[in-house]
Amino acid sequence: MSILFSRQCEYAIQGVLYLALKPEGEMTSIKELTKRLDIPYHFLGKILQRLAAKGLLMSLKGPTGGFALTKRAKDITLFDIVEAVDGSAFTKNCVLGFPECSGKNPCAVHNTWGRMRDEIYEMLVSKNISDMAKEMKKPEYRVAG
Amino acid sequence: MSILFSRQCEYAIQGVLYLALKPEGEMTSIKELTKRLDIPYHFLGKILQRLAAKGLLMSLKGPTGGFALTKRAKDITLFDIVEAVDGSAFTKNCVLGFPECSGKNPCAVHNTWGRMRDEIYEMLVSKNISDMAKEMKKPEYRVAG
DNA sequence: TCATATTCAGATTTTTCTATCCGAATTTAA
DNA sequence: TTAAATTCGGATAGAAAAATCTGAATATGA
Ligand code: SF4
Ligand code: SF4
Repeated sequence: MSILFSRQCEYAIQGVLYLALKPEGEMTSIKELTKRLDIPYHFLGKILQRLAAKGLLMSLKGPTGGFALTKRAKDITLFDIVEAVDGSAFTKNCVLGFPECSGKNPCAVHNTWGRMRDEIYEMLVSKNISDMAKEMKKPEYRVAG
Repeated sequence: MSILFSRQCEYAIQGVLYLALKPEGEMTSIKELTKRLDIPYHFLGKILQRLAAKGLLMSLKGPTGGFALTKRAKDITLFDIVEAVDGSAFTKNCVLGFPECSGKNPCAVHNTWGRMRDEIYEMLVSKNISDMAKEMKKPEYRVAG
């Protein structure tokens, strides 16, 4: 069970973080990404294609081709990625899964969870990819070297 | 996409909350539960059976049979249910899905998420089923009357 | 005793998510 | 011009989760 984000979304985050380490404009191939991050090749391909279709990434075919960010890493937040892949339903849905509860007469977890959800959202929009990526240069993140 | 808890776990919570409204020792059938809560009949059956096997519920066959809590609602926390159904992996796994990160050199979200995860855990163990169930008597929770 | 209402156990189906496969289109560089 | 390396698009396969089906076991009460 993956928490908070789908597997696909986790891969997307990991991939974009890796791209953010590259000099602006440089293309990175799926091959390189999957080798470094230990993500299934074709699956990551699909994921990045979708991110490209949504405008978050650009892509180029052919040798020397690959993917790159369309904006500066400073201007991309975690939330941008999460929203593009998993959507933002978590900001609205009841955490207990009740389908028709408005929260007008809030139950015992409503406000508590509401605060946490806001904090999570705040975390996602306040963390930019550039800052996070810098932390990733450490060797322990290089899974499967 | 359900947040935090699997669908099955959400159903379990909803079911147990409903049981907590009943007088101690009274049996409630799957039929009644699913009618009130709008949960698939056979699916909830399976879920409650598993909770019974784990000792959280007791069950009785035959007419007048059904399910009931084994402990007083005051003594059951949300975490008891969540752990029985989804496990407690969320207290340990990396929120970004990195498989081999120890957090020795924490990335930008590690500590922030760590705090939130602790808060979530704290919420789950501090909320008892009795208190929560009282809130559920309100009509808006009665989905599909 | 017998019809009925329930849980129980296991198999099966359906749906959703994850992952793979294949061939076409594009780009590069020799 | 041609071979090679890549992304692209769509189909497909596999795995996991959600939901259903079936028949057996058990308990109730008439
Ligand atoms: S009040 Fe409780 S049940 Fe209703 S939406 Fe909020 S958390 Fe969910
Ligand atoms: S430091 Fe970052 S990548 Fe590592 S476990 Fe913590 S949140 Fe995950």
